[in-house]
Amino acid sequence: MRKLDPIRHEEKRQEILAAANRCFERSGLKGASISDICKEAGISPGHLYHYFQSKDAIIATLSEAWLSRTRERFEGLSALEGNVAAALVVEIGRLAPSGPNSGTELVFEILAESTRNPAMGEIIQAHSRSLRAIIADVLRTGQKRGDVRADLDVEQAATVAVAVVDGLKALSLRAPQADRQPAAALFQNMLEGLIKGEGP
Amino acid sequence: MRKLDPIRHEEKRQEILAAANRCFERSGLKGASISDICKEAGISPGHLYHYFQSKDAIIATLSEAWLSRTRERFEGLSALEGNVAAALVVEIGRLAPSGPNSGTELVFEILAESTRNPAMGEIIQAHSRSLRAIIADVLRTGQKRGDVRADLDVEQAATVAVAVVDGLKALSLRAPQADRQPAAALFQNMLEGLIKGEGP
Amino acid sequence: MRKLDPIRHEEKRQEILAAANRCFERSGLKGASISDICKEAGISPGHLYHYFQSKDAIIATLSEAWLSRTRERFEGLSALEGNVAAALVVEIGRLAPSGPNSGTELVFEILAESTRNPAMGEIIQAHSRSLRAIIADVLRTGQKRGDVRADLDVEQAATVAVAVVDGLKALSLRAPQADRQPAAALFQNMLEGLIKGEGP
Amino acid sequence: MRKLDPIRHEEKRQEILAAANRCFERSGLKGASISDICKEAGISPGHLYHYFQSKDAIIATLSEAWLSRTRERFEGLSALEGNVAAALVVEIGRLAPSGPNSGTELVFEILAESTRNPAMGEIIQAHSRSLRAIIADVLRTGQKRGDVRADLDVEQAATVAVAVVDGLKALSLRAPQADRQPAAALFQNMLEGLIKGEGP
DNA sequence: GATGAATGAGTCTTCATTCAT
DNA sequence: GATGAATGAAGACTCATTCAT
Repeated sequence: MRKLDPIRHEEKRQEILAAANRCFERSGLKGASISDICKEAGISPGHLYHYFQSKDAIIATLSEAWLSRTRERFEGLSALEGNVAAALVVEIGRLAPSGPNSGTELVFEILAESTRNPAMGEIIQAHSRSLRAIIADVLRTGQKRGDVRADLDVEQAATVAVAVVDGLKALSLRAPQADRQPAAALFQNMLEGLIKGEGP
Repeated sequence: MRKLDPIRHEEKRQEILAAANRCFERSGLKGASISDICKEAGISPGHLYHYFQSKDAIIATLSEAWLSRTRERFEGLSALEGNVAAALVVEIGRLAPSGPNSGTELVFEILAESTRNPAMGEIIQAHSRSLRAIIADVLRTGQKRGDVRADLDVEQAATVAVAVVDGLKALSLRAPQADRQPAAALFQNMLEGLIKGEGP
Repeated sequence: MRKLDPIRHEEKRQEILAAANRCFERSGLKGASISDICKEAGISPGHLYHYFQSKDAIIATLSEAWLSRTRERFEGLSALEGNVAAALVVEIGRLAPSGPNSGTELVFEILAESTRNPAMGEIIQAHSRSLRAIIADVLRTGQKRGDVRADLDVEQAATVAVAVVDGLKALSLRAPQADRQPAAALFQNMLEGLIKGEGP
Repeated sequence: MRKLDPIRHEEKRQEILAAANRCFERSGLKGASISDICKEAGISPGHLYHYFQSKDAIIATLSEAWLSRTRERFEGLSALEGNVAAALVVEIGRLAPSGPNSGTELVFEILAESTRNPAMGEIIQAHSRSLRAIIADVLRTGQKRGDVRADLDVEQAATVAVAVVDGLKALSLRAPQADRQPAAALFQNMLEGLIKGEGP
């Protein structure tokens, strides 16, 4: 007499994650309590622990989601037909508008937490590696097609791109109501210069 | 028969701030408790509240200090005699080595907190404005001396520079044990391209 | 078309009791949770309550088992052919080696619990009475055969024997890694003196 | 401007210990909660942790007190002038009347806990050693005065005495309302036989 | 028979803060 | 200035138990 659990279970899990996400965005990683999350999800504290082992486990699960959002933006770029490098630059430029919504702060919180919590450090570093690998891949594709200068150290360039992404995210918190498009345009120019290479 | 209070008072205040700073670096903004700080400072909790109204007040005070560290790096630049723009680029490149010590994480924590705490928001934005102003000033000085291309929008370029600073700080957390110098060198190249101008 | 339920039911009950026993030995009466027991037994919490009304009911059932172990050691003695009193003394001496395994601690826990839980008190006292009765019976058999001195108050002697049994169990917890055999030998001498009588 | 803390502090500490003691006797080691203890002591939970690091610390402190009660009964015996061995036997016989008051159950609870909690194990074993040492000392004094037979292994005899003490304590829980004096008298006879030696 | 979702009061402990001295 | 006693709400998490399926 089996139950159709797996589906229901996963649904509930996702509901709880969504509720937790809202709480974390509202109050921060340490600011949001298990009790808050339970209220938001409409469940009892005991029940939450049926789905997650600990608050940290919830944070870890959500962290991957938060970090994935950025990664997904770049995944698939190297499969494009046209000028891959240009697409990359455009994509990075598009990061600027994202205001203090989509949990940018939370990424910075886990970045800070990664200093003290080894588990978080793992997550962050794994994400950093994969993000860097994706961008390096895009750049290599560009090199094959001649859109990226041949002598570019793609690994270091990818590292720079990741840092630019972080810098733009920080910018959205530093100047929440400013028009960040012009600065993003400058960044695009800079990246184009780096990637295409124009001066000796 | 004057009392030396004001001096002593300020000394003690600074001692407490130093102790709090150590605690925050060790455990984070929420992770460090008033009790921890008191132990570190060697005073009683009641006494601490003679010097600071609340934990938030301590954080606010220290935040300015943390942010100032970066500002001070750039403050004297426009008064330099030589190539001001080159000095700026060098200075930004120097940020890379700073590992996950010196409270880099704390800057990201207050960045995140600024989303939720208006007082923090004020502090962050004031600091961002002043940092941008300083860098814009350096660039304007460079324009006068011909080291910076005349048609550069110095305000936007300063914004970009601030974002690069943040990006490099994030990088030091994302890749704590990597050699970040090569990436920093690429950043320097990019900034030079932006500032001196090589485009058509 | 009879159902095999009653048999299966009892089997499952015993399985659960065995699992609970393991848990209690591992973590103590309060330390072991229903959840632990369910995991150990490989069943769901809801299911466990089909077999036992409550955790206390499980403990009560097992308590009888724990206490019975000691009772069973002495049960067949009075039916022996040879010197019954000597066999009793030997049997008591054999208690010493039992280390802090076999749930000796649990007997002391229910002894403590009996102070506060009347149901436990009932169980303990019933067991004490029956154990005393068995030993008194053995002694009476010994008196008939002349192995036990005729003027011995067998009821009081049985009470003493029970206390000696408890004392030896406590000893196995107080000195878990000591060789308790020499002390047990002294006890045997003492009991022989009591039973055979050597006084004036 | 020093405070007269040390005195007040110790007083409060003792008050809390007394309250905790009452709670533990009423509900057992795990059954009594910090909250119960705070209510009984008339303080807030936060305040309790000003005086004790943890519930375990309270239990450890009280454990020593509980165990000491028994030890104190025997301390001083070897300094007596008269027949030391007889005094020891009398003292052991006096243990019987102590009903289920004075926290006998709690001693058994820590005895059980000592199996699982190393800190408790330490306490129990230290106490066992000191109790055994005291009784062995009394017996040695008796040997010098000729009250104890010269060939007695005093260490093993002391071990037996400790077990008898535990056995009598268990008896007070097994038969709370019985007259345990006759059984205690038998024990005294047995011990006299062991100590003075009457056999061949 | 059997599952596991669900509860909510309860666990120990920590927190920022206040107050009498 | 300085102490540390005192608070009590809140922290994360666990518990024995019930119920719909």
